Amino acid sequence: MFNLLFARHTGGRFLIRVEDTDRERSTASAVQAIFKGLDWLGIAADAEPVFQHTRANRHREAVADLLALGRAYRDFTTADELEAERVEARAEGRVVRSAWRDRDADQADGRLFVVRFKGPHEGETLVDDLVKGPVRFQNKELDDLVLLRTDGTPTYNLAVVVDDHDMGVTHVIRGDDHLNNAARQSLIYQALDWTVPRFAHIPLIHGPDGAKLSKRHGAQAVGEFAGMGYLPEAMRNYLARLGWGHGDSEIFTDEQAAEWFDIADVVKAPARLDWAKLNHVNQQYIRNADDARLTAIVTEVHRGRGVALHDAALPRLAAATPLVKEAAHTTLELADLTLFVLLTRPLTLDDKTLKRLDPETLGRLGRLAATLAPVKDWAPPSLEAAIRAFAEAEGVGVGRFGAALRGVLSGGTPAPDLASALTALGREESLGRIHDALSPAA
RNA sequence: GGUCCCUUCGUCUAUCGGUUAGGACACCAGAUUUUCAUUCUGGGAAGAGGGGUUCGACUCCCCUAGGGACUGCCA
Repeated sequence: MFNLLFARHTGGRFLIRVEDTDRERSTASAVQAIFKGLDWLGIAADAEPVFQHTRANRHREAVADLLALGRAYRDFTTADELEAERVEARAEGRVVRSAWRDRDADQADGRLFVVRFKGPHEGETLVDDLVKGPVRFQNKELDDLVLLRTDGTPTYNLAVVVDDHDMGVTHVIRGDDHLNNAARQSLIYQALDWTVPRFAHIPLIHGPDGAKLSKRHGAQAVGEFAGMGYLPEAMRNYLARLGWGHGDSEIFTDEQAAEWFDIADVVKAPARLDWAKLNHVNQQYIRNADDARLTAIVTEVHRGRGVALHDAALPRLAAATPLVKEAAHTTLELADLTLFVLLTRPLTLDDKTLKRLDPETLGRLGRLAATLAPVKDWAPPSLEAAIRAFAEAEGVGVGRFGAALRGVLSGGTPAPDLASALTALGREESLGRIHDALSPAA
């Protein structure tokens, strides 16, 4: 239904055009979804959709020209006749031919007709593709495609040619499922004596299993990546590496990609989407992302999940995010890793933690709390040192009470290392949670 | 059936006639470690098959196999 064309302007900018010959307006919402997805990706700033049906008059003008040139003809073939011809053509291993191609159109007598392009039967058509290289088609293998339907509306293959010509499109870059159409479209350009644009047919992206990426629209899927916890810049980087490479470069900026990119370097074979690698790339970007931005994203995720966000907890969220972000592959995971700071006292402890809280450990945690309370600089380095010193003073390893302390602080939800967890929670909340465990409310 | 496209580690890719075929993700092993994760070190892993061309082919040509697209009054 849609075809996204990326055409390079002389100014070096891209014009993104959504084609739609469908007369139903319901498609508008789908177009919206596409642009929303592109906007999220950050690549559709000055794009504008063009609806083909609004240009139907211009398309019909072009057909009138072709008719006058003798490069198109009226075809009165009925549906039954067409079907019979299809069966016969397939059996004979040839292309469908219309009986009206060389007949005099005046025999019309009011019957319905379509207008077909009159393609040459001799010679070959060369599509010098920027990605696939020179591809030759024997003209006799190309059937006469319909230009205008019985109701007078233009078809896709006519509309793209006319619109692209009128808009001065120089490069047509699209999925390689259109490679066959390129030959037919080239013929139309030539018949109208228009300049044929450069074509570049890039391979489609397949799913992890090698099959095509589901029926959903690509852009709609792009929107879903946001909800799955991926950063747009990470998506851009990962997507750029699918079907294209620049030496050993894996992580690079938009500027570098723009500088390095050459359509000639695009790989010919379809690539599969690999979630594991996407996660890795996303992790790298999360790691380097601005903390305030990540905190805002994580806050939204929690809110979306219905997690209670108390005013007192928000600063803790901001403190926790930078401390755990290196371990997160997605912002969803980042939310999981920060959940512990949002829990409200007294925490409901998990069974594992409960089991660890024997009298000995309880006593030790009490002494630890007393040790930590006066720590001056409530930050990872000094807290780390304090915990170590405490373990040494107790004559045991951190392992003897570490797991229990974590459980008491997080209630069993994922939490970072002890010093980071304490830092994120803050002095008051940390000590409070420990004391809650020491003297559980009845 | 016909036309066209594609084929390097499991995956994404580098190589553009001469390399021990490189990197990344994943995987395995080890180290670190208070959980998970992170981090560090090491390891296994590829030119679909067969013919050519050439002093020499992953690179060029042909064939076969496999995968895909098109074959609509869909786009």
